[in-house]
Amino acid sequence: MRIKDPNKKEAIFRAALSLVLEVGFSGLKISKVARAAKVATGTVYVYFNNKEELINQLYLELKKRSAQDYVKGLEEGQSFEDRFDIVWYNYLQRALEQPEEAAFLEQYYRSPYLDEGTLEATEELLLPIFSLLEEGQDQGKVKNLPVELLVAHLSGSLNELARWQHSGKISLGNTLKADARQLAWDSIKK
Amino acid sequence: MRIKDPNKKEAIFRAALSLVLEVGFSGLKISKVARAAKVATGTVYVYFNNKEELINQLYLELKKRSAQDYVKGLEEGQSFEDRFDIVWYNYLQRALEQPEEAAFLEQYYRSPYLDEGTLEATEELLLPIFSLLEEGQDQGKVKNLPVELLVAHLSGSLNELARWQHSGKISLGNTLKADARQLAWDSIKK
Amino acid sequence: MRIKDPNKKEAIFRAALSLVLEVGFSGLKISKVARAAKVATGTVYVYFNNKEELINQLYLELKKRSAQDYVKGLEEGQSFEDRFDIVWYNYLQRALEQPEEAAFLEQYYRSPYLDEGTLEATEELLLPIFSLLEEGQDQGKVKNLPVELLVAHLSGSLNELARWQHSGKISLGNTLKADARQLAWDSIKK
Amino acid sequence: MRIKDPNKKEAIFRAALSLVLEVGFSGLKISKVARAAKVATGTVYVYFNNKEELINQLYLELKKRSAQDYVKGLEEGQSFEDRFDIVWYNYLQRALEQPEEAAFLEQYYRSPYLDEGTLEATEELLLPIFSLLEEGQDQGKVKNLPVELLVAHLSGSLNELARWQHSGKISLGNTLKADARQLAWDSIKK
DNA sequence: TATGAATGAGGGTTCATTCAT
DNA sequence: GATGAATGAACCCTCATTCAT
Repeated sequence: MRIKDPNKKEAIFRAALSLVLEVGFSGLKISKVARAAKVATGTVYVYFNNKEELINQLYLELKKRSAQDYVKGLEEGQSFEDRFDIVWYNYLQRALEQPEEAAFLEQYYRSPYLDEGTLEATEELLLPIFSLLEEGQDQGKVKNLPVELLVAHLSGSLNELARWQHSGKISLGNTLKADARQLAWDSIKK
Repeated sequence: MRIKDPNKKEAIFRAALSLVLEVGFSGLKISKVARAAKVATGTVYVYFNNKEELINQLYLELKKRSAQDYVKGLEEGQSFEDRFDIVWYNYLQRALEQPEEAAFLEQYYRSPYLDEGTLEATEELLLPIFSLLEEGQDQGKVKNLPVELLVAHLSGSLNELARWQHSGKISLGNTLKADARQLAWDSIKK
Repeated sequence: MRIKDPNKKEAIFRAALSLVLEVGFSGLKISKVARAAKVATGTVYVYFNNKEELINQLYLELKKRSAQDYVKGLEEGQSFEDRFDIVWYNYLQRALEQPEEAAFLEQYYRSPYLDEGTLEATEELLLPIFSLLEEGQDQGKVKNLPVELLVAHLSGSLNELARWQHSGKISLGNTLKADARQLAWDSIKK
Repeated sequence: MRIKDPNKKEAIFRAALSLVLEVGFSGLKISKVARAAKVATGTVYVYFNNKEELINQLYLELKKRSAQDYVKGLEEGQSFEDRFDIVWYNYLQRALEQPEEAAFLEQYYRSPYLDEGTLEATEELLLPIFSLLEEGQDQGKVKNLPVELLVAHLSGSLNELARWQHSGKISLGNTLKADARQLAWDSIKK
C-alpha cells in the first residue's frame, strides 16, 4: 500500500488558497483546486472526505500558522513596548504577505462551511496576544478596557490597512508602517 | 394592466441581503431570494436582468444609503470634534444595526460579481469623510498623515467592532462605545 | 365590447412568419411575436388560445393562400401544356417570394405542434394539381405513374430550387427558370 | 481509471437523431437525449461542451456518412448511366432508411445552431456527385445546364419522395423506385 | 379588448462526489 | 494511492401562460 503524500495535501492547500483570492469562495471548485494542485479530481478525496473538510482543515492550518507568526521573535526580557511592536509588525507583515489568507478567512466566516467546532479550536490561538495586552495593562501602560475591545480595534485596523494596500488605495512603505504603528499605539496607550 | 411594484424591488433587495448574512454569498440562490421576497422566481428577472445585476445594484444601493447615514446630523457651525463624533457614531450605528450590509459588502469585494465600474461609482460617496479628516488636519487637530491611512484605520476598527459585537465576543453598551470612540480619537489626534 | 381587430391577427401571423425565417421554429417566442406585431404579449392570447393554435392556424392560412396562388391564371380552354406551365411557374414564384413560408412549413411538419386534423384539412387543397396531372395522363401527355409520385417529384424539385436560390447557391434568372421548367416537363412527359 | 467510451458518443448521437425525428428539433432536450442514450445528463457534457457542439458534430458526422454512402459501389470502368444509377439508388436508399437524418438536417439548416464554419466543412462532400454529372455532360449524355441546378432538382425530388414514403402518402416498391429513377433520368438526359 | 407584470414549470449547464480501472 | 469518466442534484434563467388593471 502506498502512503499518503504530505506534499500533495500541502499542494491542495496552496491551490485552494490561491484560488480563493483569484475567484472568490463561490468560485472555488474542487476540480479547479485539483488542476491547480496538479492532481486528479479524485485525488483530492483521498486527502479530504469532502469540500467542507478541506475548507475547515485549511482554516485550521492557516490559523495555526498565523498564530505562530504573530509571536515570532518574542523573547524573554523584552519590554512591553518592544513586544507590542514585534507582534504588531508580525501581524501586519503576514497580512501583507498573505493576501490569500485574508481573502479566505473573510469568506470562511460568512460561508455555510463555517463549523462551530473548528472555530472554537482556534480561539486559544490568540491567547498570547490577549496576554500581551493584559501584561501592558498590568504595567499601567495600556488603557484598562476589555482586551477584546482592544484586539478588535487593533486587528480590524491592521486587516483593513492590508486590504487597502492590496487594492492599491494606499502604499505602505516603512515610514507609513511606522506611522500606522504610532496610530495603534496612541490609541491603546494609557 | 399591473405596473411594476417598487416595493417588490425593495423586497428582493431585503431578501438578498438577509440571505447573505444567513447563508453567505455562495449560498445566495435566486430561487431562495425569490421565496424570501415572496415572489416567484421569474419575478426577480422582471426587476433584474440576472444575478450579477441584482448584486451590483444592491451594492450600489447599500453604498448610497450608508453614505447618507454617515453624514446624518452634520450641520454648519459644529466644531470638528463634534462632527467627528457624529460621523464616528453614525458609522458604528449603521454597522451594528445592519450586519447584513457588512456581510454583503465583504463578500461582494471578493466575489466574481464585483464590477469595476460599479466600484468606481461609489468612490465619491466617501468624500465627505475624507474632507472631514482634512478639515481636522487643517485645524491642527489631526495627525498629518495620508487621510487614506486614517480612514482605513478608523473604518477597519469600526467594522471589526461591529463584527465582534455581532458574533457575541463583545457587548457594546454606551460606555464601551464611548471607550471605543476614545480609542479612535486618541489614535488620530495630533 | 370592442371587437377583435382582423388587422391584429394578420399582424401576428406576419410577425410569426418572419420570425421563423429569422430565428427558426425553436426561436419562435410568443413575446417576440408580440413585439414584432407591435402588440402586447397578452394580446396574442386574445386572438389565439395558445401557441399551438397560433401555429396551426398559421399553417392553415399559408396552405390556403398558396393553394389559391397555384391556380392563379388558370382558365377554361387552355391546353394542358399551358396549364402545367402556369401552375409550375406559380409554384416556383411563390416559393421564391415567400421563403418564410417554406421555412415555416418545413419546421411545422417536424414539430410537436403538428396536428393530424389540421394536416388533413389541407390535403384537398392540392386536389387541383392532382387533377391537372390526371388530365395530362388522360390526354396521353403524362406518364401513367401514380400522381402522388409525380407531385412529390415535381414539388420536391421546386422547393429545393427555391432553397438553393435563397441560400445563394444558384441564381434563377428567366433563362434558368425556363431550363428548370424543361427539366420538370421532360421528366413527366410520356 | 475509466477511459472515454467511444460507444457512448455514438449512443448519444443515435439518441439525438432519433429524438429529432420523434419530437422535432425544438423538442430536443439534453436530458431526453441522455436518457435515450442511457447515460446521465452530465455525461453528455463529458463528450460535448454544450448542446450546440453536439448538434454541429452530429451534423458533420451525418454528412460524412451519407457522402460515403452515396458513392458506395462506384467502380472504375462503369458507364456513366450505371454510375448515375448507383448514386441515385444509394441516395434514395439512405433517405429511405434514415428518415431521422433528413428530419435532423432540415431542422438544422433552419436552426440557430447552424454554424457557417461547420457548413463550409461539408460543402466538398458533394463534389463527387457534381463531378459525376459533369462527366455525363462531357460525354454528351446530360443537359448542359449548371450542375447546381441539376443537383438541386434531383436531390429535391429524391428527398421529397422519401418524405412522402415516410408519411405513408406513397409506397415505393421496386417498380415505383425504377419509375422514379426513370423520371430523374428523363429530366436530365440530353 | 389591450396591456405587461407576475408566475412557475422546465431546460441547459455545473460541479461535488463516486467508482471502475 | 491515483486517475478522470460518470453521475445526478441543483442552480440560473427562459418563456408560455395567466391575471390584475
